[in-house]
Amino acid sequence: MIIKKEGVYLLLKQIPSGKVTTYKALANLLHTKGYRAIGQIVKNNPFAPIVPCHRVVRSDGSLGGYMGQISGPLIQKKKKLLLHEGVVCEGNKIRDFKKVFTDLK
DNA sequence: AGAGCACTGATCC
DNA sequence: GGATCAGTGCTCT
Repeated sequence: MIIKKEGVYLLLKQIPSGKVTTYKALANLLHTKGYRAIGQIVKNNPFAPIVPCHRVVRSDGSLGGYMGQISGPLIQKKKKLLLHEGVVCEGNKIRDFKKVFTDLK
């Protein structure tokens, strides 16, 4: 199965403020199991400022990574961004994950 | 061409 | 219940 990376960006741009999605959801929408590939696509996204890559998290509620760092100051910034948008985080995970989660369907 | 990765589900302990 | 294995597809070296 081939992931259409443009589809990933398209989906990401459709995430409303205050909502997040997961790699799994994206993979499901793209009909693929290459979850990690989506991580790579998002990480190396050529639309860094345009695509809200901080709204993509792991299916277990953890933040995943941000701009090449799976942990570090960038992650803290990601948390702050999400919090500013209404997504409450606790530690490296999202608190009301189900509430802020959207699969864009 | 080969290795790595912002993942996930299934096994193994 | 946590740790590890296997499958997956794109990007970088």
